[in-house]
Amino acid sequence: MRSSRTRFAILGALTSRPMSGYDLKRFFEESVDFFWRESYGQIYPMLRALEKEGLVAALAEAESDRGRLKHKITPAGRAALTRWLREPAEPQVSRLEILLKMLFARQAEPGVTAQQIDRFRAHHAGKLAMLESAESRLRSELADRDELPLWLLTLSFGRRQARAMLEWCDEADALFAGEPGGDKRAAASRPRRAPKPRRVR
Amino acid sequence: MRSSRTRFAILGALTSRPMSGYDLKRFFEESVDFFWRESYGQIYPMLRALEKEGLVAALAEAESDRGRLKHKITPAGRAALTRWLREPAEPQVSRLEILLKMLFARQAEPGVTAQQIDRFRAHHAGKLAMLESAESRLRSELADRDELPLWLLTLSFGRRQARAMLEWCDEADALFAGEPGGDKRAAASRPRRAPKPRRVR
DNA sequence: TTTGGCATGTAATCCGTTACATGATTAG
DNA sequence: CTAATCATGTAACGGATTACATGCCAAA
Repeated sequence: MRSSRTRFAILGALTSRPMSGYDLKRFFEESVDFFWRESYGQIYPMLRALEKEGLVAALAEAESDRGRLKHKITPAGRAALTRWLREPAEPQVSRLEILLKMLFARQAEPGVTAQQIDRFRAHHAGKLAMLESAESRLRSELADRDELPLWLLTLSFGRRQARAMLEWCDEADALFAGEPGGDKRAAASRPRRAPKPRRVR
Repeated sequence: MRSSRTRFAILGALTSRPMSGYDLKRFFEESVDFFWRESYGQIYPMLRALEKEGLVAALAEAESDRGRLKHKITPAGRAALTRWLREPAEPQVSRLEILLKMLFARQAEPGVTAQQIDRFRAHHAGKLAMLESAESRLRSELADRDELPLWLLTLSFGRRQARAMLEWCDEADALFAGEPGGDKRAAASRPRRAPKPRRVR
């Protein structure tokens, strides 16, 4: 538990402002959802643990409105975060289900692989649109803040990734174009899923 | 457990040839390591479960050499795999530690974020090189097999992703170039980690 | 003969999500 | 008043990795 990344995600989030567990959940959902998620099951117990270790501290009730129990990061917490930032971020292999399905496509019924690609494309097109709208929102909301470039950098990461995926989709399409039910014309008439709106910031 | 992706990864792998648990581990390591990994702790119990469900069957001892207990996929297993291939691959958000470290970079000591980028670049450069050598190996080894295009498609995915990441690194570098210890000249003399060789296929 | 790779497995643990329980507060 | 949503939490589960235990066989 000492090395859990959730703890540092929380510490990092708290550097921007004191937050309750509920606030933290929303922070993750609304600002880094496309590359980081945390559930209540992680947040609340971790907040407790961090408090016991003295890395965060509860604000006095007067400072917290209503039922909210806001926590702020302590100097010890900042030090711990700084130490973590120094450590190499070891790259984890994310399991890409879509690639397994491509690899085993010969066992699939005709057309279904083309459909998988379609869905994959729709997802990344939606993500791209979301990231682009997030960018303009951020540019105005954080116009003068010096953390703006950092936020933009993460968005750019997502955009580059999404664009690469869309290009791959075109390549993949070409491979399955010959299949019955999977040819270009059918693909064109097949309904594309609407880009699901996911707010960032 | 019914929906575990490990079960379908195994079923899919067994469509190419009968394999033991050990064989499966090597199959994953040597051919899809860059986007899918399985550990013994997953493979052996799952093989048992699949056998009990009749989706795989142990080969007669005569057919298995030495201590190896090879398993083959059954018709029921193929049917289950085909069913799975039809199901939408829901995209999971992979947690990108590197982006958290970018976002919280203001809490980092000067230079350390540039180092993180360096490591990230080295990793993806290595990955790219590995994928490119894997491609030429595959082209000769599977020259006439009709699954060659499928393998190439997965490699292409990885290559596009890696290239996108390398381009992002350049963008990120620009942002941290001003920092003491993080400027271009220091970055140029800082040792780049050698691309770690990871074989594919 | 001893070392190293082949081979099968299990136990412990971690990390994380889901689903639920509970209650306070606020808007219509 | 009542529905929604704000807010804090926990229990159960699931999926996956790590580390270890065990033993066989082949080559040096």
